[in-house]
Amino acid sequence: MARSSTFEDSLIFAAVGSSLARTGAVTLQAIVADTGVSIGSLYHRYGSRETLLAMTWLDAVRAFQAKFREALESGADDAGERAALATPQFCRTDNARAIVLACCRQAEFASSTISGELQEAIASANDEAIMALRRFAATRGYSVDACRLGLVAFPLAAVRLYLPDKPIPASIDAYVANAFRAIVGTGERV
Amino acid sequence: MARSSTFEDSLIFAAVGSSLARTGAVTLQAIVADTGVSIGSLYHRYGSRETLLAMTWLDAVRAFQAKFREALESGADDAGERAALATPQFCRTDNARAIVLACCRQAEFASSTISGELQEAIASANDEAIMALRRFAATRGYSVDACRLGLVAFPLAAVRLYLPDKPIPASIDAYVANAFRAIVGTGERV
DNA sequence: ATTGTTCTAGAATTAATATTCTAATATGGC
DNA sequence: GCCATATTAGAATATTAATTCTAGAACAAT
Repeated sequence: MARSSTFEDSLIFAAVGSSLARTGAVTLQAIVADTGVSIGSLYHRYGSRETLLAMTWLDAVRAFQAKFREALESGADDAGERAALATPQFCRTDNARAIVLACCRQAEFASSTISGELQEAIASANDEAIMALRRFAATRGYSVDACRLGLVAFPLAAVRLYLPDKPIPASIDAYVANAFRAIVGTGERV
Repeated sequence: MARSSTFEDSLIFAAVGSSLARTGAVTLQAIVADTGVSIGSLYHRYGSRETLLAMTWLDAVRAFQAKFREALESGADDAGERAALATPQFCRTDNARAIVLACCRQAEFASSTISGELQEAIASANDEAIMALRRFAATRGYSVDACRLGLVAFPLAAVRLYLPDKPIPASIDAYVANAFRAIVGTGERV
């Protein structure tokens, strides 16, 4: 029927992360230079820069939250610790996506001019993670705020010391896990 | 001998923070609109946007580090806890400056095109804080990495949940202090 | 009051980047 | 091989924001 496309979304998403890591900002010119995909093709596929960034964000956030929720909802005794460690582990196994999540504000990537559909997809990804967090906190009798800090904010802060260009040292993991335990108040240490 | 100026640096620095809080970016147009100071005056005083941003950063970082080091070097038993709490306290007492420090990457504010003098001032402010941290860690037998996390990264992550627009709840403080204690209690002793 | 100097003002310019547009180009089914 | 259609290409344009420039205004010393 028609010509098939010559590039994958993932190529573009990776270039977004790489541009972000290098310069702290994303320009379409940089993506064109990085990937060899022409500016016309980018607009054909994504319609706007905003949409491209939002899709990149959604892709990254879904990948991360899958891991995060898997740990959180595993039912294991150490589900909390595992969820806290999902962040450094994600950085190690999926660096490009981690850079997108860690090195920019969501607001830059999910502006209000994108399609309602995309806005909803992002909002619902966030909502689902929040709900999972709440359920976890409720089951264990932890404070939701404490869980937000211990499971999300602190692990993210820890990896941000190294991203975008340095590897995340293994030593971080014990710190993150201990901080989580201290915050939710169980007090035990590894 | 000559005309005196009609505005203070602090007015401009505050507008930078406010523009940052509102839109996540700083444009000179926004500062002009916010303050009523003309674009010509801004260039007369600061020479370039980069220099203005770097001066804003330096102003904020000095104000914060004064508090931080005061706590860290107090010699008190709980000097670490107090240094960790310097971050949420600074947000409460000096919100505009806290927003500058918390809501943007240093790289955006201290680019390489600013004057050597300014570059050095920023570098030396950072160095002094790092040195203070190292001294503290060495005296107490804590790991430097653990201190970086517990005294800087985690407190910052905690307040970032609320900045730029929400007040920092008092409950944060206990979390931050506990996380610090948990982290230095587990790190390898130097 | 005059004068030299610094400061203010904002229009004009430049620079950087996003977006649009038209013309090719490739693909797969017929 | 030809056609219909989706895709690519990148030059041209529009947009946004930074920077420069020239004129005028305020101040302080004399």
